[in-house]
Amino acid sequence: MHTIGRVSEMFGLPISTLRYYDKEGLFPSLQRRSGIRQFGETEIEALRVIECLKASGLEIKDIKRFMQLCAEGPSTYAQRRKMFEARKAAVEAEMCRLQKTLDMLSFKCWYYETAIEDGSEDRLKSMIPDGLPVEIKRLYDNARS
Amino acid sequence: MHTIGRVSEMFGLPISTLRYYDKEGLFPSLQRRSGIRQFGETEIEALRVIECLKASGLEIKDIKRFMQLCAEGPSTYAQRRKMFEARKAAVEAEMCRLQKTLDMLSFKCWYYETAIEDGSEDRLKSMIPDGLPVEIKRLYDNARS
DNA sequence: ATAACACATGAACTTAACTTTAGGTCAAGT
DNA sequence: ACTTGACCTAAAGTTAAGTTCATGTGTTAT
Repeated sequence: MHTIGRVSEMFGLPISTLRYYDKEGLFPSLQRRSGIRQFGETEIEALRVIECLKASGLEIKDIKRFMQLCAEGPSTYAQRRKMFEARKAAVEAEMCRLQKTLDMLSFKCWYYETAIEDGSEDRLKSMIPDGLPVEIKRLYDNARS
Repeated sequence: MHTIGRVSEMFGLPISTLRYYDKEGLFPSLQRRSGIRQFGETEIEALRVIECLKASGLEIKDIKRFMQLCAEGPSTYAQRRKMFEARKAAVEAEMCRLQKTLDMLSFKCWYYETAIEDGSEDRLKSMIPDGLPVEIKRLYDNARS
């Protein structure tokens, strides 16, 4: 069993955050001894899942829902699995979005490299047909390949 | 030149958001005619960059800073390039983080698939040495390869 | 003329996820 | 005895990025 201070160090999370999570119902089976929280293996594992679900973009109230499912036992396995499948899909979608963002950022890096070499954006701008960065991006991609 | 309503449709952004962006200084050279905003090609391109920088996780106040650099002319090319390089690095880091999250989510999907097949988590839990999902994840990865 | 519409403003409101503050308990060391 | 340190609570404050509201203006269709 760990105290809140130890758990705080273990996870690099402020104590206030752990108390906040508890208040929000993220540790449904957290025990106390004379008012003091006793973080057991259940809560440690819960925190690992919380970190994962948070990183996946899930809100606290939905993480709470998941923790409740866990507390309800084997009858909720299917629901829990579905939840993870949904999170997986969400993260995959986010990664696609970020890849597109990354492409645009790479293009912009190239754009300013070129502008610095040229000393102006004139040549670059003359390459753009009618304010269509999608098109110039294609030019850029072709130039790279 | 476009009205705020047209731009709203073009980008799928609420009018209130466009006004908010303007108020925050994201269109430093936006013109008006008798009080009404005139969105020109400059602002349209600005919005494309805004969407990109927002997707990269940049805050509005820092996007404003970038737009100000743009309005200052060629002397800020180097700063602008540096900003895009930094954004690129941030997005790459975020994608790494998401990849790790995805790995954990995939593991959890497999975990619950297995738990459903088994009808309980008993076998799975007996595979875990001492509450270390990192270890079981390694077992899982080995099983996959 | 009057109604409808798209535009405008400033100020207040919203939401999520914390953080901070103010005050209190309790055990251990000096 | 007293101070220190780790724990506790409830309530208020914070921040970002908008959204909503109340109110007003100006142009166009009936």
